Amino acid sequence: MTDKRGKERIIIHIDYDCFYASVWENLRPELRTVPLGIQQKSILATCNYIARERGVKKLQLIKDAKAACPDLVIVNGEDLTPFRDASRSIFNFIAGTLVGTNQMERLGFDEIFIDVTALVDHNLALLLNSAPGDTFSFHLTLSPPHTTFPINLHNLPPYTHPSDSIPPSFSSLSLDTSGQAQPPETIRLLQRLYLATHLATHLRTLVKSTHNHTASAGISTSKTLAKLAGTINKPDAQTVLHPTTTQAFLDKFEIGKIPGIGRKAATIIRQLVNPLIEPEEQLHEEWFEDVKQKVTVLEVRTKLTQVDLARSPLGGTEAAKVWAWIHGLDDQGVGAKKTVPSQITVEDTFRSLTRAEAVMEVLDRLHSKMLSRMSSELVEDPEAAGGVGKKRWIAVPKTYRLSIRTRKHGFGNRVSRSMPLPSWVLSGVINGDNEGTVGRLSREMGWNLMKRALKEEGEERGWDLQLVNVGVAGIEGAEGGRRTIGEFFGGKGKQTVREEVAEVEEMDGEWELWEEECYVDGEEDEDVWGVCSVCGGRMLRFTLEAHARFHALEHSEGMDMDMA
DNA sequence: ATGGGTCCT
DNA sequence: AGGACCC
Repeated sequence: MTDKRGKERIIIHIDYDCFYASVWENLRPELRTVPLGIQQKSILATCNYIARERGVKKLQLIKDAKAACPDLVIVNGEDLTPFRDASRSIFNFIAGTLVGTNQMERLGFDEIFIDVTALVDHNLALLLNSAPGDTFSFHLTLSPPHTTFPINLHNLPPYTHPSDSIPPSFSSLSLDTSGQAQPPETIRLLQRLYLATHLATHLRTLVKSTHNHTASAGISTSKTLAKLAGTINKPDAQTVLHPTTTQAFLDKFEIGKIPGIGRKAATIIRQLVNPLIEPEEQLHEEWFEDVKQKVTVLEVRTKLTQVDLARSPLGGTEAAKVWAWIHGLDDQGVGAKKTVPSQITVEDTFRSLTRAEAVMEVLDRLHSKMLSRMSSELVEDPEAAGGVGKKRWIAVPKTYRLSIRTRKHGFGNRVSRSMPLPSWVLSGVINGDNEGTVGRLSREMGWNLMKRALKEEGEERGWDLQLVNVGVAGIEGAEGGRRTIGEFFGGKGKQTVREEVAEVEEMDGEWELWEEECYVDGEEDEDVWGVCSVCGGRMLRFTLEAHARFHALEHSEGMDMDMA
């Protein structure tokens, strides 16, 4: 690949320190000074740093953690609501701070990637065009109203990797640490990283002051490098990678630590590098054990060829990606800001679940949570926000899915079945009829899909569930926030009014067919009723299309700028 | 292990 | 529908 140093992206990766523990410490400040662990079933999902100093580890069994630290304070973290809320709040805050920066992607609840290339380039132009000085007002926004923060041009926030490889003074970036002049592309890249480093510090400071969470950050030229850089100094610290020493940095990592190279791929690669490793030894490694035969990126690079990787069970496509990543080449873009999830799932695990009655209770509980989350995450309620107007869908899921794991079927293996999401679920959410909808979901959807899955897996008799997961998926559109009515109907490349309505009917048609085969209890005939996918209104089906036109018009009056 | 998520095949 | 990956 050609040298394109002048065009490198600048990526910041932010990772909140022991996030679940930190959320609980904010909820209960008295927990801040004690060793704290967050329990999910029989394990500690995470723990605070006080607990870590006392020998408690992440993902440790509860009994082992208690043995290591008898006065460990344990709170239950099985309900993720507070973590999800805090995560979203911080993400939205950062998004609101960096107006105009749209490549901002969450990973899990506690990590964010931000592509700050445009923002940094904008600021570098401002800086280079301004009179030399000791400080510079960094512009956080790319469009008005502008907010800024001051940076000290003689001070670079810690840390750099390698240590002190980047001079603290902006004006000294043209020389390396031994006084050697740098190529212009390198100088410019260092200047951009310099600004991004100040920005990362500012963002971490803001997150601390507004949300009281400390965070670690990495600053580099790709997602992989930024994320790995952030692991060097933790907690409450950050690291910028010197751009010409990234290969040496990567070379020291164990191959399985590279993001994107998981357990399976790492096992394959380790065996290619060291065929003496007994396959059994690795396949039998437990989740809590460290890798026994560590293989570094350097070894993979120097002992194997890309062809070796491609001929392995990894396959050519994966091999090419891995080969690029370990050579510091990572094209993975930072995804566009997403404020609406693409799926909502709820699950619970069990030692043993065999009775139909117990299963129905579980389904009811899971469905109830599912509907609450659909309501809070997919429905906009102007009245709840202190305004006026009807509730409307921000984005609508297309499918319902049930996923289970049985004792017989074993460990990682989930089995799932799905079907189109019936419109009565949507109307139930809009109308706030959670009780009725929950019961119907469990009886008509969950239970039937579960029977189907068990039957098809040959477990009709004597089944024993270890996990039940339900959810809605196929939630499309709505990137970057509100989905307008114009996009719902007849938007660019989207569906027309007619097609959207037709889809609702076809969906119901499929459901009715399915119902005839599988449905057991009697229930009222519903097919003359339909639900508007915009406002959730329930109405006679033949009026739906006219009603949809009403929404389209309603929209064009208010938003005619967009409608052309 | 847990209770979530993502995207690709 | 499953599988790989991420936290």
